[in-house]
Amino acid sequence: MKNLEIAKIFYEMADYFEMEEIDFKPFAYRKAAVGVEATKEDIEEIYKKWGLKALEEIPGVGKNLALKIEEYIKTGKILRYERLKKETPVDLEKLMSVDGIGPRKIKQLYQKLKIKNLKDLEKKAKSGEIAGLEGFGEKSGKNILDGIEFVKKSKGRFLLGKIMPSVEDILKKLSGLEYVLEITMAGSARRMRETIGDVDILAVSKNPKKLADFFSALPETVKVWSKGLKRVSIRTKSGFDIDLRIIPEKSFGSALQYFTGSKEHNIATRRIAIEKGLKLNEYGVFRGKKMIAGKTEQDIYRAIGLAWIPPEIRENSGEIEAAIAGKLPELVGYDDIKGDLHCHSSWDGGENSIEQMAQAAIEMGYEYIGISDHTKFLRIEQGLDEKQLLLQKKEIEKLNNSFPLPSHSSAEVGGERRRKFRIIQGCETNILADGSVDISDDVLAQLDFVIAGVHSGLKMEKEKMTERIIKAMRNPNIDIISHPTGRLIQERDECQIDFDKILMVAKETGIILEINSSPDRLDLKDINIRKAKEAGVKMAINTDSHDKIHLGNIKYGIAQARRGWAEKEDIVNSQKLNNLLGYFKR
DNA sequence: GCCGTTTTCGGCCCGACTGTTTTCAGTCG
Repeated sequence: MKNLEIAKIFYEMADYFEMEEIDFKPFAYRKAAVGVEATKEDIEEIYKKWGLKALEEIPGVGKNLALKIEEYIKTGKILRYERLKKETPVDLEKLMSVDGIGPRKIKQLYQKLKIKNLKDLEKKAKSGEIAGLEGFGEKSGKNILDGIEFVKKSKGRFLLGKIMPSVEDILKKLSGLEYVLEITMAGSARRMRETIGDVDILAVSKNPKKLADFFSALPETVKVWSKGLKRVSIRTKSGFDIDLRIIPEKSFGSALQYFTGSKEHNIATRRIAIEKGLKLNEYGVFRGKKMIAGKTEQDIYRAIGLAWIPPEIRENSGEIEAAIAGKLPELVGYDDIKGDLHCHSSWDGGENSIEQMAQAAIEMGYEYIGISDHTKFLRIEQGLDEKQLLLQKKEIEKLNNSFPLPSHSSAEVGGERRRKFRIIQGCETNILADGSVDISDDVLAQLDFVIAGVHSGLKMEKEKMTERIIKAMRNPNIDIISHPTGRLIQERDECQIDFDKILMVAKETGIILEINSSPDRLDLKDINIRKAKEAGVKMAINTDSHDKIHLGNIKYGIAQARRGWAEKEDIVNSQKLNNLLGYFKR
C-alpha cells in the first residue's frame, strides 16, 4: 500500500515549497497529503481499476497532483520531488522534528553552513557557528541543542499510558487550589491518542500569577520554558512538556475546543462557522464583533449547528458529517465494562494469585474476571499444560463458591442463584506456526472460554500468517484472538496480515477480536476497530494484566475503542455474564 | 495547486509567541 509513502512525499514537497517562499502551494500539497492519508483503499488499486480520473476524487487532489501520483505508481519516483531533494539535500523529517526549526531555517542552515542532518546541526550548534547567522542569536544555538537532545531521547512522543498517571496527579494537585476555578486536560491527551507529544492543561483562575508560580514550582518540574500570566510551559522529570494555559472564564469552552484539536477537526469546524457567517477561534464564536458562544464546549458546537462531539473522535474522519446528520455513535463508555477477560495469575508467573486478581476486579466494580494464563508452548512464561489447567479449574470452582450470594431473589437465573461475582476460566493458548494450538481440544472444551494468540514467528509472510490465524479462528473451541496484529507501539510494527480477510472469517465464525489495553500494544488500534465495527465483528476490551495494578489500564483500551467509534453493543465484555457465556457457547 | 448550492477567479484557518529585531519573520498549535 503506497498511500502513506505518497502522503509523506507531499508533506515533504510542501516543506520544500515553503523553503522557496512559494505561496499557497504548501497549503495545497498538505491538504492533498491529508486526503491521501485518509484514503482507506489502496491508491494504487484505485488507479489501476479506475484510472487517473479516480485519483482526482481524493480530497485535495486535482489534475496536477493526480499526475504526480500516477508518476509515482508507474516509476516509483516523482521527478519534481527528486529535483527539490537534489537542490536542498537535507534530512527534512529529522530536522523538522527539532523544536523551533522549520523549512526556512533549514534552508538557511544548509546554504550558509551546509547542515544536512541532526549530526551536522548538533556540531555547528556546539561550535557556536549558528549563533552568528542572520536571524539566529545566542539563544537559538542553545535551544537547538536542547531540541536535539529531546528528539534523541524520546523520538518526540510518549506512550499515553506512561504519562497519564503523572498528568492526572498534577491535575489533582492543581484542582485542589482554592484560586483554581476550573481545570482540565486538552490536546491529544484528552483525545486519548496512543502517543502524546506534549500535554496541554487549561485552567480558569482567580489568581493567574499565583497559579503560574505554583505550577512552575511543582516538584515534577525540571525546567521552566516560558512563564507568563497566560501560559506556562514546563518540562517534567519524566521528560515530557506540559503547557498550562490560563483562560478567561467566558472563553473556557472555546479554548477547550480549540486546544483539544485535532488540527484537522478544528479546520473543519472553523470552515463550518465561516459557512454560517460566523467566526470561530480560541476566544469564542463571533457574529461580526458580537460574541455568541464561548463559555462551554457544548455552547460552541451548538452555535455552529453541531451536536457535541466526544474528543476521542475529533479527527475529521467523518464525525462532523455524523454530527450534522445527527448520527454520532453512542460510544462505549468508560463505565461500561463488566469484566476483564484477559488476566494472568501466579499460575503462569504473574504477580498475583487468582484470588487477589478476583478481589482487585471486585474493587473495580466488575461482575466477573476471566483468568487466561499462558499455555505450555511459552515455557519462559511458565505456560500451563492440560493437567494444570484442569487443576486450576478445580481451584476456580472452589473460589467461586466463596463469593457471597445476592440477597434478593431477582438474581435467580434458570433456577440457579447466581453469585455476585464470578471467575471464569480461560487460557491464552498459542497459535503455532501451522495454525494449530498447543492445548488439546478436549481440555479446551472444558474451559469457560479460550483466547488464542500469536507469540512466535511474528515475521511470517503475509499470506502464511493470515492462513495461520484463520485456521485458529476456525477451531470451534476458540473464542477470542488476543492482540491480533502483534504490534508494539514505537518498537515493533504490526505483523503482515490480511486484516480484511481476518474480519470476514471473524464475522462468519463469530470469533471475537481483542482490543488489548496494554499501553504499548493497544491492539487492535483505532482504525482497525472501526473496520471491525463496520464489518459487524465483535470485540473484547481486555488488559492482559500480569499484575493486579494493570487492571486499571482498561481505560486506554476503552479509549482506543472509542477512537474506533465502537459502541457498547460491539464490545462483548460490556455484557452481563449470562449473555457473554451464551455468546461463547454459540 | 485546489476548489465552487453566491464564484471557473480569487481566495486558501488564524492568533500567539520567540528571538530577533526596531517593525517582523518564522514557527507552533
